[in-house]
Amino acid sequence: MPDADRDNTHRPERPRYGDVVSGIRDLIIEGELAPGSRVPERVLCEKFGVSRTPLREALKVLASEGLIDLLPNRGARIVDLTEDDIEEMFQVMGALESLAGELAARKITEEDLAELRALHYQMALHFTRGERMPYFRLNQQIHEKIFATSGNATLVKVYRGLSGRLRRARYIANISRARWAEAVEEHERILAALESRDGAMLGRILKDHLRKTCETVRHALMPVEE
Amino acid sequence: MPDADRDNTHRPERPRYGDVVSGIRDLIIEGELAPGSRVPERVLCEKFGVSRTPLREALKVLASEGLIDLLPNRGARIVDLTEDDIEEMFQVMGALESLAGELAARKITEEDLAELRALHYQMALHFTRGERMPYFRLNQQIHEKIFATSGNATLVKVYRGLSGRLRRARYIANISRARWAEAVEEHERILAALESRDGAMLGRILKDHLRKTCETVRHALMPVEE
DNA sequence: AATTTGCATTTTGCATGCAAAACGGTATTT
DNA sequence: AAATACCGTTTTGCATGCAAAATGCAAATT
Repeated sequence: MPDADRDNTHRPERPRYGDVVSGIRDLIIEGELAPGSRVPERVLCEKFGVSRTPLREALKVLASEGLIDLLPNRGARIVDLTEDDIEEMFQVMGALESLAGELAARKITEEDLAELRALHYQMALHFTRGERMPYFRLNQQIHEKIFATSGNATLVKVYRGLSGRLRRARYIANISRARWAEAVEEHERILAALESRDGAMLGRILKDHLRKTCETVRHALMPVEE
Repeated sequence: MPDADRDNTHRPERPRYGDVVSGIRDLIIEGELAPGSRVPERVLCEKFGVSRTPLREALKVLASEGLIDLLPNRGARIVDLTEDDIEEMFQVMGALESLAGELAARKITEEDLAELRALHYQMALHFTRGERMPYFRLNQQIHEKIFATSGNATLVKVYRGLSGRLRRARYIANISRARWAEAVEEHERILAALESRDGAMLGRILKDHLRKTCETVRHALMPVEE
C-alpha cells in the first residue's frame, strides 16, 4: 500500500539517491544497523521513503566503499570488522597520514597553524573537562585539517574512505584516561613538529600516534562488542 | 523497440550488473570511452544489452571508484585526469607501495621470492625483446605480487583502486628506451632488497621508482594526449 | 546579426511490475 | 525422531513506464 503522500512520479526535492547513501552511513555509524546484520531492501525503503531503485543504487555505492557486503540474491549485510581488519586499516592510514604530515609540514601557512592551534587547545580543553564526544570531534577535525593542508586531494579522498569505515569502531571504543592523556601529549608534539616544519619528524609522530590509536581501538572494542 | 532475443524477465545467466561494471572499466581503459566525453545511458545499455536499471547501478559504482563523474540530471562523464591528478595519485601510491614493501620484506617466503624472480626475468626478457605490452603486464604483476605478499588485504584494495584509475594513463604513456632500461635496473634492486629482506631499503627504492614512473607518465602523456 | 524565447525531442530520476531465487515452515519419507 | 521433500511467502534482479530536467534548434525580439 503506497503512502498517501507519495506518488508514482519524480519529486524534484527531498530524498535523492545521495541522501540515502549518507543516511545509511549515519545509521551504520550510530549503530542502528548493527554490524553483521542483514538488511532487507524493504526496510530501508520505508526508512527513507524511497522506492527500491534509488535505494539499490545507494547500496551499490556503500558496497564499493566497503561499508556493506552485497551477497548475490541474498541482500545486503553490514560489514563487521575483525580485529585484523582494523589493524590493517590503521596500518594503511599510518602510511597515508605520514605522507600527509610530510607534505603539510612543507606547505603549512601561518594561518593554517593558527587554525590548528585553535583546534588543538579547544580539544585540550575538552580533555581536561573529560568531554569525550566533543574531544572526539575536534580530534577528527585536526587530522582532517592536516590532510587538507597537504594539498593532495587524492590523499584526502583515500583517507576519508578508510576513516569512514573505521568511524563506527572509533566511535564506540572508549579510550582509557591514561591513554587519553598520552594522546593529547602526542598531539602537542604534532603541533610542535608542524610549527618547526619538520616533515620527517611529523611523519614519524603521526605514524606512531596512529599505531597507538589502533591498539586502543582494538582493545577497547573486542572484549565487550558494544 | 525491444530486441527479439530479450524479454521482460530476469535471466539467470549472462550480463549481470557486475559484468557491466567491469565491461565499462574495460571500455575506458581501451579508450573506447574517451576521457572527458559524455556517455548517455542509452548507448551503454545497448552496448551491454541490459536495461537502464543495472546500468545505472554500475555507473554509481564506477563513480564512487573515481572512474567517471556523475552530474545530477546530466549523465555520466569519463574522468579526465589532469597532470596534477596524476602526480597526486602517484604520490599516494608511493606511500602505499613503500608500506607494502616494508611489510613484504618481513613476510616473504622462499616460494614468494622464487615466483617474483620468475616474473622479473620474464619481464626482463620482454624488455630485451622490446615487447612493450607483455612487459607492461609483467610489471603490473610484480607490483601486485609485492602487495599480495604484504598480507594486508586493505592495502591491496586501496592500491587496486588507485592503480585502476591510472591504468589508462600508464597504458598509453609510451616509455622511452632510456627510462625503460632504468626501470628494469630499479626492478633488479627491488628484487635484491627483497632477497636480503631489507624492508626500509625496499620502501625507499619503491617510492623512488614510483616517483620516476610518475614523471614518465606525466611527460609521455601530456604533449600529445593520445 | 546576435541574443533570447518557445517548443519538440532526448535523457535522467524514480516507482512499479514481474519472474527467479531464497526463505520458512509443514508434511512426507526413511 | 531425524532428514528430506514440498509449497506458499518473501526478497531479489531486472525491465519498463512516466514525469521532470536538460538539450537542440527554429522563430521571435532587440
